[in-house]
Amino acid sequence: MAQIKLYNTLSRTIEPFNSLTPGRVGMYVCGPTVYGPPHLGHVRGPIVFDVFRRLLMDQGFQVRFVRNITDVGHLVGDADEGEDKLQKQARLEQIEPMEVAQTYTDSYNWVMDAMNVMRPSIEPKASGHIIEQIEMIESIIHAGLAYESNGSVYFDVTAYEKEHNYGKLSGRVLDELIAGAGNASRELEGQSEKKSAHDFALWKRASPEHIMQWSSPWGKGFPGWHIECSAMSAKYLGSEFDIHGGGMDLLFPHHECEIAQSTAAHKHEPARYWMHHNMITINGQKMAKSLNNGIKVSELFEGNHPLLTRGFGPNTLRFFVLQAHYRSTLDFSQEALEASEKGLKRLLEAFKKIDGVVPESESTFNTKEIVQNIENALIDDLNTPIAIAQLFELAKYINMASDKKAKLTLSDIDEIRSAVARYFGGIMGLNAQDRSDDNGAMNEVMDILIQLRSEAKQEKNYALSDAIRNRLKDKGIELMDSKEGTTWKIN
RNA sequence: GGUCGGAUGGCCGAGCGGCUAGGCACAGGUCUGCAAAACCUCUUACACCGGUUCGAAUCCGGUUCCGACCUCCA
Repeated sequence: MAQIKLYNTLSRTIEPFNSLTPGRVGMYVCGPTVYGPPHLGHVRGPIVFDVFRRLLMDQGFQVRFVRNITDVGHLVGDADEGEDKLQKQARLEQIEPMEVAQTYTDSYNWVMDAMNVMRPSIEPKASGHIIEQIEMIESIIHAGLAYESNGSVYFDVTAYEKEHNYGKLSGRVLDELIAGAGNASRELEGQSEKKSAHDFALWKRASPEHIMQWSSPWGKGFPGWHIECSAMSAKYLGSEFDIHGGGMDLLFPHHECEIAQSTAAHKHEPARYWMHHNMITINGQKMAKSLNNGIKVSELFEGNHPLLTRGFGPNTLRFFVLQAHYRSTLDFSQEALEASEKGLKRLLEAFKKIDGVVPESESTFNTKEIVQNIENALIDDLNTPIAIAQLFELAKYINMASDKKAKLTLSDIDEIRSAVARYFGGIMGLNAQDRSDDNGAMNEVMDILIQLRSEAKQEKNYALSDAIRNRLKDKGIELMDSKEGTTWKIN
């Protein structure tokens, strides 16, 4: 077992990773708030943490991987006021909030499956852990670090700050938080209930029309956003566990609040390592629902978006994500996706040729060194781009040997074959026999057929044009004419 | 306004004191009936200005841009 190194946001340095219990790792990752279809931004974290999980497993750890589903507590709009996100969506769609949650949990998991992201060991829902959250709030109150106000409960940041450091994860200083706020809106409604503007809600009193509400010692209400992760991680991983992951945008306030809550309730911090991945950007800006620049995953798969002329498959998307280091921003564009797709194809083509390589008595290359480089890169703070570069090196060896321009011994061939299985397929979770990403070729084929048919139509050869349409329809592909041209879909 | 981070060749992206990744694109070549694929070549790009050093894309100081967070976000 090699020594894994990991950047810990808490220390802002790369540290050797050692688990609390030898051979076992507990990992908690913040999952989605299920009030809308998954977009590209939802995709990076799960892939990154999936690869890290697989790395840990590869290194012999037994991993309990918990990723939550937030189906209550996330509010629309500013600060602690506003409508629950799920409730709002339910109102818009005229269905039950839990129906909204179920719909988007399903679509999220469908995307995860498509991208070959392993399902979590446990996938707890916030709404299923109201009791645990209430209990945790009670212990925070008991510790004197939270107070009730008008049926709501708030975390007392000022009191907490006396013995602890609120801001240790995000590097924030409380005084600056108060002074800062270039946004005046946080001084608006609901603030009067709080002792201090930066106190955050643990429990919110529900107004009568609020559908999602539960009984509590403080009356009818619902939990605040941050408390769910603290309560659920403690329940399934213990009050102290190894790794907590999430996006950098959750660093503050979400993760900072988690540390404060857990420390208040358990007298020690929850996680030893905090792992944060960076954002996917588009034209240099974060992709976010609120910025209205998001691309839905389904739009990416289908190519159904103004920025895309065609679709890209899940294996390509996964490869695209892994070609950048997880702590760097990754800029999205069709051009970048195309580059990834072609690179991936090159790798796949080469790997297919392994079995055809005739072994020689000596090798031109130092295969062992390259393979070792892959592992070294992965255990060094999950440097997937370096690992992929080394895979390309291996692909080159295969191609050259296949062309009789270089030699590989039998043991080197075996070495490459097992490296592909272990690193490319196993840890990075990429599909080596990929058939799903043929959309590009399919699109081109369809373009040709559509073109031929349109020529036939212009020559008034309707027998031929109809034959094309009908025979495609028999195969489940439907052509649709409009004045903008002909589009197609697979039924 | 505060805090933190970033600026790398046409594009995407590693590297973070000397050995100058990788992919894609472009161009030339080998191979080939023609293509395609594959292979080879495409011989140093690191925002700007100073400094430290035998040596800096990498360290320090300054400048200019850009971004994230400070409000829900993956």
